[in-house]
Amino acid sequence: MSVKAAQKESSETTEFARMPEHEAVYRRLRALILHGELVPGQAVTIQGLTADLQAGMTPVREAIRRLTAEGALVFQGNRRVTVPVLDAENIDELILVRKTIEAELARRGAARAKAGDADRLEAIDAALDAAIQRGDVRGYLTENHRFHTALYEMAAAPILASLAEGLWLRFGPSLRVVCGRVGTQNVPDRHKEAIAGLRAGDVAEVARAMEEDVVQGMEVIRTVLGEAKAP
Amino acid sequence: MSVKAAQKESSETTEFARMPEHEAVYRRLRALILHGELVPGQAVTIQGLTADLQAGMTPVREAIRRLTAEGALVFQGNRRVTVPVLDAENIDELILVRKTIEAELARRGAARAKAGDADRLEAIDAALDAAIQRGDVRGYLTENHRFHTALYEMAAAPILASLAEGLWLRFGPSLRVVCGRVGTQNVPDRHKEAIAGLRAGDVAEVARAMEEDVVQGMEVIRTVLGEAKAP
DNA sequence: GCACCCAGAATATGATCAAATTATGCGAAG
DNA sequence: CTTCGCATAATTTGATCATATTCTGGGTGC
Repeated sequence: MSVKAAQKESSETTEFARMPEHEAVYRRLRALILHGELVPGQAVTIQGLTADLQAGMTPVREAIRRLTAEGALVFQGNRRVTVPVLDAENIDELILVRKTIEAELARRGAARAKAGDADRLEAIDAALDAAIQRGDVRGYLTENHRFHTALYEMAAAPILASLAEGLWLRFGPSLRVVCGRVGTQNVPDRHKEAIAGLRAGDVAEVARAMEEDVVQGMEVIRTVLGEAKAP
Repeated sequence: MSVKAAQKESSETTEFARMPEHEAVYRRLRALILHGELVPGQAVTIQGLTADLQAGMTPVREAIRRLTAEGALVFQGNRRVTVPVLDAENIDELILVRKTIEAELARRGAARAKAGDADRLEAIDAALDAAIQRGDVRGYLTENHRFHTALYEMAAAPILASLAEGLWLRFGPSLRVVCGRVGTQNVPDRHKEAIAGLRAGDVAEVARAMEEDVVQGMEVIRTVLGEAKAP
């Protein structure tokens, strides 16, 4: 598919029109990582991406630099860049940080909630459940992320939200591996409780539910990855 | 070979020997921002940096991308990049996030403290006090940052520490402006209390002291910048 | 097993094109 | 006659690419 074709087909994704090449490459690569299209440990080469994404070398370089700065990719010392492989300590850290940040975002989001926000979250959650029933891993990851992102937007706290987004990038590839291994059925969430809390105007309940949601999800990652390494 | 060479070269200029150009440019630009050498709102041009830092265009470009990804610089919509200007909401967010993260790092750092760590912190704090007495703003900023960084290293939590470092970059320029306005005398800290808590093995006290330290410092920024805008 | 060499990939440069901001000049209104 | 507004030109800056250079890793011969 040519570049022009890609720009024309961008009716869905808003404002693909006049975006610098490096921005487009960044977003595409970011999406690949976030949705686990890249395997942890996989090498990310500049020339490989110029071929795969039909982009020039300079834009690809810049996209890689941005993503390494965000922790979505790691510099391997010797000019090599790879998708990060999480160890037990990394996961423990991620649990701690995500728990804190996500709870705070939930608190703010619930406090500032507008009419219709609960419905919007419920719609996303319904799509999520549908993906789970289908066993659609890709759909599960996408909708789950959309659910949390919707809460971030409600919180109207851009710095906090950007930190949370950055954390998603760090475990996105590993999450995909875990979901592929245990299936979508065995990853419970607390979204229903959060929505109920939101409707009841119970800010603390929303925060509690999202904190548990995060911890539970991350624990699954730790358990599965830990088991994979042991035997 | 790399280990010996690194040890040899790292006597003074911390491994400037075999570092990619873009890495060197990144660190220099990062230091400029962190120490407030750049004024909030100032435009950061790629060609201006190639001239100032005597570097090529590509390395400068990559350094700018990395720093924008970290929030140290901001995209101004039309392809312009500037040093961020903090508004009241940004500062409130930063207070909240820093308070949380810094407290957690202090807790971990205190829990894992080795013999000599307290002395090391005390030495940095002494240098900090000396800078305050001299009215040396640059020295104050450097030593204050070193104090916190030393605590981060003790915590042995790289992800958490990288988030904290990223936050420093966001308010570095504004902090410099504030210090230049109110002087170094009027920015109290809780370092002595943290050191005392560390010696006593009181983890909670260290966390409390650092949390107050952060909040107090950020409140000064908010107050001064708020006053500057009002009249 | 060790040293050397080569292929391939990353780094870095400068040129070229496009976009945006600033400077400029013309005309009309006061 | 001066001044303001607007359109256009000029300059500055960013984006991209093609290319030269340097470095890493692996294979080969001894």
